[in-house]
Amino acid sequence: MTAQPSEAVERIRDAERTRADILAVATREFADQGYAGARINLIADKTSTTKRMIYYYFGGKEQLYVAVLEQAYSFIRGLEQQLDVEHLDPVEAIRELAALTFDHHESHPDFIRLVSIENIHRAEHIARSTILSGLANPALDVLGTILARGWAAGVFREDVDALDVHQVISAYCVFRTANRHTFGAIFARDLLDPSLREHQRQMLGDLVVAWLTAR
Amino acid sequence: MTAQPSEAVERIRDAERTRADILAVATREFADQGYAGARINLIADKTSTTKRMIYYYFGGKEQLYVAVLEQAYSFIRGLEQQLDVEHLDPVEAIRELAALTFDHHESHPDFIRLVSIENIHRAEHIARSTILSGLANPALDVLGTILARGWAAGVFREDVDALDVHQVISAYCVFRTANRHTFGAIFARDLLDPSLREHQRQMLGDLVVAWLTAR
DNA sequence: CGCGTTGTGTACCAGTTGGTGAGTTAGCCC
DNA sequence: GGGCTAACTCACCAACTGGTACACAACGCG
Repeated sequence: MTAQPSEAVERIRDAERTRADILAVATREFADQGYAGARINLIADKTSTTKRMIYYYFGGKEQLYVAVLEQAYSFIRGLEQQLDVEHLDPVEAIRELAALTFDHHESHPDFIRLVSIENIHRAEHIARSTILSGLANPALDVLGTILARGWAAGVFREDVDALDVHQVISAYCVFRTANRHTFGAIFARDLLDPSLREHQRQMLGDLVVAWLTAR
Repeated sequence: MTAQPSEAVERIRDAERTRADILAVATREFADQGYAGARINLIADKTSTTKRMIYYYFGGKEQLYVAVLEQAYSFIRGLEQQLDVEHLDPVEAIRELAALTFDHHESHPDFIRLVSIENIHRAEHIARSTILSGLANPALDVLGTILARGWAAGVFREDVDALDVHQVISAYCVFRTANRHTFGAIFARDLLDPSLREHQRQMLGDLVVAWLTAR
């Protein structure tokens, strides 16, 4: 509909697009079926190109999977860099950080699934990826700063470090998504039910703040 | 060496043992490789019997996997029924319950892995199993009793229910095991490192007690 | 316009996968 | 000791799996 020179059968010879297309489809399939469960043939079929191109661009199933992980992690890290809670007082900042983490996990279930899958494989692909291994989390720096301010003000307990706090917040947020199905099947409560959302969000804030400010 | 009638080549014609053998090997393999990643041929090889017997006793890969899940869940539930913390005052009882859950999860990593795997498959096998779906957790009853006593004594917050508390404790305990590998790869801290164990155990108790008794 | 490079499609393959047909033996019952 | 059935063995397979050989077309460049 635009005045572009090509329009109808233009989807030829676009390496960038082909690669991105494969990666998008592969992300969905790996997140859906797991590494072993995902099928190269099926990924190719859902693509607008062919299986040959997967091998041309990525080399093999495992390398494709690693590329998926790398893209997913870098996307998430990009989001985390937008955190801005440093103008708040420590207690409010922690509550806000927890809430942001909460929202964030809820918005990216595919990422959580990929992380679960990667844990089943004992993180062997992440360990082998030069991009991913040892790359720290921007959220952790923010957390460190908030804690330091809280300690200085004497409002936070001092027997935990930033990573401990991150662990608690992550555990809560990851669990809701990652274990949603077995939890739902056994206890008949859908942890992602929208009507429970506010309660769940509030609960995480209460939990972390009560813990850090106790005594 | 005993006076038993058979001794050397006695391992023939024992349906019970064959079934149990298959189930034990299958549990290890499914927990290790996931559902799609596990291979019937390999399970058979690691067994003292043949692949044909797997189909004879279980019918197929999926039914074998469901049998594995059912056995694992019923074993875990058996453990939970031994909980006895009702003689303690509410705060101490909660701390003890959290500690028991902590120990419990740490001792059964294969179970946690099976649960993670089942979540990847959206709990479709549990939902289909008549034994597993909707079967509640003994730990939850104990928790309900403790909370009720705490509310009566006016020491616990009243804006949460037993399932909320169970969720928080489970999230913490499951995360340590289920996400051990990606967490370790990214933050260089092994959540199951024995030297961190006491700190981690204490932290869970502090977290839950501080939260429930806040205000 | 010729030509090497890059991107793409077709056809194909060897190994593996979950699954089975059909026969065989051990052990119990009468 | 004859017969019946549960437990077991062995050989086999169709479908699928990840992966590849190869021809060729589009593009950039001089």
